[in-house]
Amino acid sequence: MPQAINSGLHPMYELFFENINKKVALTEADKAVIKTYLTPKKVRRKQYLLQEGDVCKNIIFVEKGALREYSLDESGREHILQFALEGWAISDLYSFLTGEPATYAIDAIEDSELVLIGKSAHEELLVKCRAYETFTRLNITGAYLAMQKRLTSTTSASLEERYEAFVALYPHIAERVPQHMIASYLGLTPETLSRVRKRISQNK
Amino acid sequence: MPQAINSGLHPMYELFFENINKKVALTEADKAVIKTYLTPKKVRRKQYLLQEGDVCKNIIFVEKGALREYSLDESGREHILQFALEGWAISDLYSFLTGEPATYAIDAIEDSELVLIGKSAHEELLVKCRAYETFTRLNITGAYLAMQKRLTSTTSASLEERYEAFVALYPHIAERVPQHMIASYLGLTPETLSRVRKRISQNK
DNA sequence: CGATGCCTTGACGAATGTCAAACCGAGTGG
DNA sequence: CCACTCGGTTTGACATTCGTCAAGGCATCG
Repeated sequence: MPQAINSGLHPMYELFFENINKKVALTEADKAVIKTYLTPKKVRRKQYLLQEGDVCKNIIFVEKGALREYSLDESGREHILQFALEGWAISDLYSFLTGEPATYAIDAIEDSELVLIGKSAHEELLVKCRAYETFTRLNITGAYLAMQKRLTSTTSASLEERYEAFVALYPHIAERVPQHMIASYLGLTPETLSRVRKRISQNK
Repeated sequence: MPQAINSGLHPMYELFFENINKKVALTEADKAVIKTYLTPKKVRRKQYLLQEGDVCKNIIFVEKGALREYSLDESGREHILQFALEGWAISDLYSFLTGEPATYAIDAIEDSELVLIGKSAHEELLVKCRAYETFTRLNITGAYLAMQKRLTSTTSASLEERYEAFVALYPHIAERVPQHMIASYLGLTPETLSRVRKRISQNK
């Protein structure tokens, strides 16, 4: 019953390693070392992985499912900072690195299967395993560039352009996630996004 | 005449190394290796370091002076992505890393003294010198966190809060840079920023 | 002294948010 | 099988905020 073994006692972390391997070459030894630091976790829809005010203890990698990270403003409104589908990592990085209380919350949009990397694990891996450090560097660089693009589009593009760019860039998110969350990600109200979509469909 | 030697034939890159040393411990050997890859450059106010459409060939570190990086939208309006004062690095990172034409321009707000790191230099240093890779990782992580904060404040905070947070975080920029550029950085028109400042001063 | 760049002020219009209601489809229980 | 509920989306009327355009003021520098 290899299936039972894989998903239970000896998780394989397949997507996780596939993801690393896209960016750096891992030896089997590296892989074995890294594996010892990982913790699998399953969560239900709507379950919190991190609440505002708690310290973020993990970097969370999504093997299956969908998560979101968001902040709450003074009026209690949610502002989504990031989605994470299969193959993505998510964390309140500032809280994770500094130990300060988190300013963001993370919860599950769907039932999900995750891989957790704790802080001491992360720190040790950075030192012990150069491939892990390189992977981390490349990962954060990619995240930085993506966010830079997002910031630029916020100030330079029309709502129509921004929404269409989002759908083009993340078609799977647009399919799976309710629209009011996409509105939140784009910094709009659900009503405005609805009207934007209407305008787009009319101009075709 | 040590002064003449320092600034001319044998630049010292003092601020540059001080900056690295804040994040990682550099051996003298590291330092010597890195030095061989650096190029000093002086520019005048308004001079371009990068124009939209050109490939970005360097990471630019500011020893003295002030630079800005900005994009142009369809209407020709400038949107400032980043300032760089003494001790800061700036680049169109996407263009630098991929070799694609730059989508941002960089120019000097004041006469400036710079240190350039070319692409092959950067790549070799990443491999040859682990301290340099670690520095790069920490640097980009800091830039990522700062941008994340900026993005969040864009969607969650009032204009007053955003302007005051900017001044609190970057007092030296607020002092030295014309206000219409700060407006551009914040994503506002100069008129609106002027009114925001007026409202702030009235509520005191 | 006149030009220039930058900041401010005012009047106005357009875009987006707000609030309320209606709609729609999926799942649930009668 | 139908009616109901619930979350999510759409629509409408209205208020607010910010951008636009135009003018004026003020300092700096030739």
